[in-house]
Amino acid sequence: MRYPPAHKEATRRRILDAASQAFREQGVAETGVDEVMRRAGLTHGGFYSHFSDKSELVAEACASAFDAAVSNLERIAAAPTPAARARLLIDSYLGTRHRDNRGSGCLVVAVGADMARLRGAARTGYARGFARHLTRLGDALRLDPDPQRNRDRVTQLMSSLVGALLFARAIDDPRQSDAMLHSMRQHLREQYCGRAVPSEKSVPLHDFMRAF
Amino acid sequence: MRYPPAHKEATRRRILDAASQAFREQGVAETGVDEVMRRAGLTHGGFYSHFSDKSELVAEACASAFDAAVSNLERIAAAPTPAARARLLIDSYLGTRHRDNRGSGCLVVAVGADMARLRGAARTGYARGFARHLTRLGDALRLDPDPQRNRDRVTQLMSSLVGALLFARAIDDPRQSDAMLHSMRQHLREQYCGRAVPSEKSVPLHDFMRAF
DNA sequence: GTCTTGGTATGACGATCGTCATCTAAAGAA
DNA sequence: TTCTTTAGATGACGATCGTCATACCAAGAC
Repeated sequence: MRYPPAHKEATRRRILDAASQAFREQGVAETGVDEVMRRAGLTHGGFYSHFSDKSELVAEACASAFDAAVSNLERIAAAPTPAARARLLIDSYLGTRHRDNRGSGCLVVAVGADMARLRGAARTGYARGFARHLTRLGDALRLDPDPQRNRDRVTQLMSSLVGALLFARAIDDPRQSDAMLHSMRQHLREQYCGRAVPSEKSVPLHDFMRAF
Repeated sequence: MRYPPAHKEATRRRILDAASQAFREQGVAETGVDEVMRRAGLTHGGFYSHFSDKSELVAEACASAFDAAVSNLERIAAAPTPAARARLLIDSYLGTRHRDNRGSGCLVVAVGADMARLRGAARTGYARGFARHLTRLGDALRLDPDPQRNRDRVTQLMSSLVGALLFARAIDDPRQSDAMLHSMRQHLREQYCGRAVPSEKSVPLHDFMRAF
């Protein structure tokens, strides 16, 4: 059946979105092609008219997930001061909602270790997407006027955020995990938002969970 | 053939060591039971006389990997000052050797995301091992006399270390990855070892890579 | 020397994986 | 209307997975 010209592209996007979500929820190796297609409302046979390979799907799904986070970066970039921008990122990234929603959350935490194990085009694609996103994040946060210092500070902040989220997801007991997130938010606010930090509740939570 | 009484226990340990290394190198889902047994010098059939299940192997291999890191903690604990202990940890954890040897490196970075996805006994076992190891790490580092503050500071430091190592492994280009590790080492030394930090080369590298 | 025992090897099972050849069916061109 | 085209469905393939029943075989008990 000949569909409207944009139909195939839209279906391809549905497959990519389903894949990037499934990969983050269940892992790359744990997610079969047939489940990705089922999530996209299709059957597994049609997959190979969109992608030549599962590894091609992995590579493109990662790029797609990084791109999907750009809209959140723009909301962060809109804040007036470096402290405010850092705070928006910290509070949303280390929120319980981000911790509990792996499927729509940070790609690096969810599949970073899987990606580092890959070789070939998929590995290169992920590395490139990662580096590019770090640059975009630096442009959004603007923590330091000097470009190199800005990139270093963003790398430092993101390292803490990524590690802390990995920890929070490792801890079984929800109360302990909450307490850990709270403590890390406070510590990073002191480091990146200056000394005079208003109380936690005064900041509204936005959907910045996919900021990275 | 009736073996000496300790034989089965020794074989079981060989299997666990092979598994914890293979899991970190290739991922949990990517590693089959037969490959674990092959690494241990056995064939796959005998596996089920040692473990009832693959998930049991996963749980015990994680506990085993955490325990194997304790000897490194003792070497860190032997350093005289909090600054020296933190420095030993930072320099070894963020060294290129740790980055390039996933199989004998940090469990949290290698399979943390996989573990967070598990349910049941394996998940609980990992969470317990993780929490216990954080405590042991705090006892070894002794960054602050106050127990709660000490634990917070150790959590903060480890978050940065884990995130940075994940980043370093994500970056494809070795030179960029090296530069990132160098920058992160310097930053964390400033934060946890006081201002007067001697030059990088003066510190001998030890095998603390499995410190976590 | 024979018997018993238990750790390991052999080989096979059903399920699921990635992949692909083939068919179906409907939208657009004639 | 009829023909052409092509996104997607169907079903099957070999490989690999976790699992298990069974066979083997030498060290210790007698």
